[in-house]
Amino acid sequence: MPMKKKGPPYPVETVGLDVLEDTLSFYIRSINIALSRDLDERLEGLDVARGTGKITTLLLVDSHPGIRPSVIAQLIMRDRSAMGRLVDQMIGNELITRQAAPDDGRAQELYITEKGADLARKVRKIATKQSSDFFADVPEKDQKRLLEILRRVYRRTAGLDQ
Amino acid sequence: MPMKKKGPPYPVETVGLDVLEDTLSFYIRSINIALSRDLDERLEGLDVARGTGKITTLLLVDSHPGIRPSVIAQLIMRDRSAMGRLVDQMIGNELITRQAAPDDGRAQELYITEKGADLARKVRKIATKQSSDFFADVPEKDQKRLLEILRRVYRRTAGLDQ
DNA sequence: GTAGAATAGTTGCATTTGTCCACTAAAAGT
DNA sequence: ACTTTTAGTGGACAAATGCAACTATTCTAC
Repeated sequence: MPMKKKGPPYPVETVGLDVLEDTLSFYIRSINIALSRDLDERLEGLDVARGTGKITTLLLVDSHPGIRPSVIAQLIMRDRSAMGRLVDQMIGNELITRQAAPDDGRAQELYITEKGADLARKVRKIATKQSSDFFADVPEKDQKRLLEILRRVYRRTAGLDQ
Repeated sequence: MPMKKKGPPYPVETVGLDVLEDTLSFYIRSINIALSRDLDERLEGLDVARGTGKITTLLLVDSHPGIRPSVIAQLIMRDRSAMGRLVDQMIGNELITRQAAPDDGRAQELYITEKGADLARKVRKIATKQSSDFFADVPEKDQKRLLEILRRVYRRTAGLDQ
């Protein structure tokens, strides 16, 4: 009579995820974790590590000179206070600068520095590469589809449409 | 001569996302934020608030009596120390219990409590509803497709396949 | 033109959250 | 037996996040 194998009663590969199995949100949340870790590794040492916020801010300021913090805040779905700290930090790193908006005493305008522009160039490469690496084994066609769908969801969620 | 409109130099709706526009990872990360907030609202007061971890753990323990912490840890992509704290917390809330595994002195087995099982029932409803609500305006067919693709990516990332 | 509401940004506070690392105990491999 | 791997614990630490209160400015309405 064969020995009963040891090991956990429910080996990982066979565990069902209950209702989460059919839940988009579960996968999005999980993939997000993996994605963030992967990205952080690739950004090692680039003083833009940790998170969507910094990268998006850097690229937006680079491609939209004079853009306002509150606009970026909405795009990255953070509140103004979090955004303010992000800006402080990036100014501390000499990636961007801040000016008062000439036509609105409440607002600010953000500008890229040389150092920031250099970094932006690097980050563009890294960000696109990581995304395509990560989803490399998803067929081209599916990737396109995925992109379209997610973009739509994002724009609606961020309040960009309608 | 018409007044020049005030307002930000780059209104939110018109800002391009630079290379992130075509990057799956950006959308996943952003949607994840929105998704988490939405879910947290719906879980208000249910001592399972905040995060993927607790919900998944609760449902897994409920549907796999005796499952081990380390198995769950891998599924939710957390390290063992984070998992341990999660378990402590949930035991504190009397949602689950912990026993030594009879056949492996290192391991533990987790079991649901009555209170936990009640909560699991509620959470199942909430989780499925929130996912379908959130993606309500994505056509049925796209949702299916999205689910398949993301599931595959998840399983590969969590090391469940191959 | 003035009062009240809305907007941009700052600051303090509390809370969560995860990460890194070292450590123990037990099991598996050789 | 000796070594390596695995399961779980505990501490310390860094950081991000969100909330709420507050100032200053601009906009709306009357």
